[in-house]
Amino acid sequence: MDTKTRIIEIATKLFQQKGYIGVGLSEILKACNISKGSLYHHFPNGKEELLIACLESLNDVITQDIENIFNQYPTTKEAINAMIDQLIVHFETEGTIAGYTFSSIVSEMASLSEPVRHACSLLYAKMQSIYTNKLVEDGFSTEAAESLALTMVATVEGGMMLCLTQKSSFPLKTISLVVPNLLQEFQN
Amino acid sequence: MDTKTRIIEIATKLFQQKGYIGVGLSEILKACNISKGSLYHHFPNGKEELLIACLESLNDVITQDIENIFNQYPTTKEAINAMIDQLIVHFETEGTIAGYTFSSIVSEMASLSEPVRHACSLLYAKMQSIYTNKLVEDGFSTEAAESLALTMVATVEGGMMLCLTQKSSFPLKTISLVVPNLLQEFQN
DNA sequence: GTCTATAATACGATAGAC
DNA sequence: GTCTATCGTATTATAGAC
Repeated sequence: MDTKTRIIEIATKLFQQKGYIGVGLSEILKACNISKGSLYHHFPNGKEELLIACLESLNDVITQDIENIFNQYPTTKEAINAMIDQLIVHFETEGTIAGYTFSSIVSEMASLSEPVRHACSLLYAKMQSIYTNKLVEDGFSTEAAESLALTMVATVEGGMMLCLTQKSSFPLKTISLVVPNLLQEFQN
Repeated sequence: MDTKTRIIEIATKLFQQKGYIGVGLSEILKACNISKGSLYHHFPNGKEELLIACLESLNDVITQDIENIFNQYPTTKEAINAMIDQLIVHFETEGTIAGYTFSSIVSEMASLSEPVRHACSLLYAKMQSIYTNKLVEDGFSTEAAESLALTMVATVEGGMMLCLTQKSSFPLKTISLVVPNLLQEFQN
C-alpha cells in the first residue's frame, strides 16, 4: 500500500477517536512511522487537507459498508437492526465507535472550517440517502421516507454518543428495539 | 457576581461551542478579563477541574430549564415539541446550540478522563429522567417510558449535530414532527 | 485574591539536504 | 519521496510579588 493511503487510513481512525484538535500531527507521524516532511509532501496544506481527505475516504467506506448490510436484508427494519448490531459488536470489542461517527469533528470544526463542514454534511447525506432508498422500497412515500431516514441517522448518532458516555452498549441496544416501532407507526 | 461563578459561566459557553481541547486557557482568561493567577487560585487543578465545575453547573441549569418547559405542558408530546422549538429558535438566532449539547466534550474526553466522562453521564441521565417521569405521568409503563426517554435524548442530540453540520434548523424541525408518532405508536 | 514573569513543552508549518 | 533541523507561536502550569 502506498504511503498516502496509509496515512489517510491511520489518520481517519485517530480523528474519529479523538477529534481534529485532539490529534496532534506528531501522533499521526508516529502511528504512520513517517516524518513530517513526508506528510507535507503528500498534503501540502497540512492537517486540514489531511482531514478532508480522511472524510472523503470515509464516505466511500461507509457507503460500501452500509449498502452491503442494506442489501442483505429485505426490509429497512431488519437492515437497520443489523447495522446497529454491528455497531454494538464493534463497541464491545474495541471500546470505541470509530467507523460511523465523526460528531467530535462536526462539533469542533463546523463553525471553523467551511470545507470540513461540507465534507461532514456529505457523509450524513450519504447515510440518509441509503436509508431513504430502502424505505421507499419498503413502500413508504418519498416524503415519509426522507423524514424517517433523517430521524434514524440522528437517533443512531445520538445513541453512539450515549454509549460512549455511559461506557455501555445499552443505549444502542434500547434504540434498536424502539426504532422498529417508529417505522411500524408510519406504515399504518 | 463573584469571580469563580463568572469564570464557570463564561467557560461553560466556550467549552460547549469549541470543545475542551478547542478552548485554550488564554481564551478563557481574556473572555473573563482575569489573569492566570486568579484562575489557578479558584481552580488549583487547572483546566480539567474547571471543566468539571462547568459540567456540574450545566446540570443545574438544564434541570431547571427543561423542567420549566415540561411543567408548562400537559403531555410529553407537547413538552418535547416546545423544547425542540426552543432549540430551533436558539440555533436560528445564535447560530450555535450551546445549552443542551456537549457532544464534542464527550467525544474528546470520554476515553481520556474518567471524572469528565462521569459528569457527562450524569447530565444525560438527568435529561432522560425528566422525560421518563413525564412519560409515566402520561400513562406509559416505566419500562416503555425509560426506553422512549433514552431514544428521545439520543434523537435530539443527534438532531442538533445534523443542524450544526447542515447549517440549518431543518433536521430538528423534521424530528419534532416525527417524534410524536413514536410516542403515539407506543401508546397504542 | 489578583497580578506579572517565567518555565517547560507541544503545536503546526517550513527549508533544505539527500 | 523521505529525511532532519528549525522557526514561531501556541499550550498548560508554576512561582512569587503585592
